[in-house]
Amino acid sequence: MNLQIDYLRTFIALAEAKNFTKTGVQVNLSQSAVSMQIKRLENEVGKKLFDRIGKTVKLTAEGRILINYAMRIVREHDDAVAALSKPNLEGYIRFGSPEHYTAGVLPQLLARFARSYPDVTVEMRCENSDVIKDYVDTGELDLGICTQISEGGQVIAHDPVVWVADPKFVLQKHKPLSLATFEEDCIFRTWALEALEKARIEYRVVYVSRSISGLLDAVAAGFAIAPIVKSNVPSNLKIAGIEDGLPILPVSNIALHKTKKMTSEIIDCFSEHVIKSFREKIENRDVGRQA
Amino acid sequence: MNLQIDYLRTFIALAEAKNFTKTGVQVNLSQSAVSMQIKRLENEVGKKLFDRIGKTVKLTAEGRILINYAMRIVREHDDAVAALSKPNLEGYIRFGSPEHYTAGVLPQLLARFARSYPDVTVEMRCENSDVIKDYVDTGELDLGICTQISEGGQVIAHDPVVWVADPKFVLQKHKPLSLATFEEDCIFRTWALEALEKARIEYRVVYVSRSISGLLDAVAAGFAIAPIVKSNVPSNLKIAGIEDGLPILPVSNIALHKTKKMTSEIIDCFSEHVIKSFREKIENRDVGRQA
DNA sequence: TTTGTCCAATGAATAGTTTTGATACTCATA
DNA sequence: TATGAGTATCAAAACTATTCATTGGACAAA
Repeated sequence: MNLQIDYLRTFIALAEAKNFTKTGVQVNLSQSAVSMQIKRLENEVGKKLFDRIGKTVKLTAEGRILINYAMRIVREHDDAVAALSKPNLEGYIRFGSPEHYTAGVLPQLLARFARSYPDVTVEMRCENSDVIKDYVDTGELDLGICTQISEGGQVIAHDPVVWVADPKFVLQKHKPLSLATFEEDCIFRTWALEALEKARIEYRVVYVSRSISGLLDAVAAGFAIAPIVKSNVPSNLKIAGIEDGLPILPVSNIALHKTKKMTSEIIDCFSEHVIKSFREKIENRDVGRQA
Repeated sequence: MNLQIDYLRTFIALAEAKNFTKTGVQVNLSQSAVSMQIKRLENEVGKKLFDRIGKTVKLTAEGRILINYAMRIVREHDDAVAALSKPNLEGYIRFGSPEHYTAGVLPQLLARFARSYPDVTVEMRCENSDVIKDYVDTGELDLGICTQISEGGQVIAHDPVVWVADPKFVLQKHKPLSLATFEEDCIFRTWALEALEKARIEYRVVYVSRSISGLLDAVAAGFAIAPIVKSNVPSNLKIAGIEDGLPILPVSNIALHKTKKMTSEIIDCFSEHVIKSFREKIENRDVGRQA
């Protein structure tokens, strides 16, 4: 059994358009060619991929299986083509980011970059925003992500800081709020404590962690709430807000800083890649979350 | 630019064999067909993929970019074919596992299963081994993973429990060893404490977490060591052993329990899938780790 | 330097595949 | 039941891929 990528593309287009003629226009084929390609795919697979019900068309169970794979295959193919049409670079880049911005995307981000640029070595450091900024300024890092506090750097995303809590969380008026936070030099912690003080909510920091997973762990265990960036809230925890009696926290502007000590195409490429990954991360932020 | 999967397959084969004639035998084509396919690929890409040096052949920089994508595309293709040749199932399965066995593989495991069986809904619970076993026995779960203590269940993997520590860890003779462990009902904790008592090493449990990420967090912060399964040791932490003055811990036999309340093809399929994923996890255990 | 061996590239013929435009058919609706 | 909007099917034409036989280049041994 041997499937062809261009047939899979037609297949995907048809599954979306649900109409052979329109699909033909979209993929630059005649209606009959679309019909033929789908027929050949179905022959190859040995199963119907679409139910033709009247004027419209609907994926069969097998069709639904195939389409997931088809979309991945086409995406990989297009990534490959994109990578091949870029010039090949080789070298070295030193990148840094606070862990709470890259959590959950870093492995994929690095793996995907490595596939496009197999001859570029990426060295990665996780540090707090201010440490990252210093390193970039002194040239110890080529590229760094940090929360934008002062001027400088390119803002690549806005991500609100929110209170993450156990779904059953209720603010208790009579006893201090239990907090889980990052370490003292983290700006989120400062923001959170200031907001609570301004709102005259008593609190106690009961858990300090250097990593997002540690905080989420504490929150999931139900013994604290934590201030984290919205895109890091997992779907099993809730975002607590004014309706729960908690103050609003600032939006963090995520900025990308490039070293001024040198310029290189590698640095530019990698920053493009980071920006793209961030956009995707933020786009997916609300997927799978209750309304 | 449009690449064909069968050409990519030839391309991969040639990159391995480094010889057109042998590649032809392997992929069931004549030598000239191989030559042609590679030529067509190179035309499509617009770049040489191989350097022909004397009798042998070597990937160019572009070739090295393409091969990563090619292997992924071919793998996806073959997965698709495999999925399509299985019967489509629909239904529901309730699966459980202690978090420390599925850590790091669960999202991929579930995503991959969902691609093959989009009409099966998987419900997942993370609990301790003994809770899982109870649930499977009472029929509250269809399938569960647990540490094998007593009889029953199919052993699907062996994974040694080890001490994970900060790379700079040194056992201090004069003060008690700081431990991070799972909660009290976890067998790993019991094993660890017993081993330490037997070795007459004083200890204090300074950190208790329900999740692996919490433990690793504490270990990475340098304030404790933890007993976890070897496949969960990240490459930035070290495994501490006898050479560090610590007792050896038992090997955990990871067993899969199927409910006896009912049988279903879905349960069998899902267990196959779990077994496959586990095998891969254990195989990759030592990749990227210092010798 | 010559010769033989091994291998890849090339060319022409052939076989096979894909697309097309025309046409027949199907279904839903007025 | 007539109509329109759509899909399937057909034969012919255009294109693509494979093969076998052959050429040509690189290397090693004489």
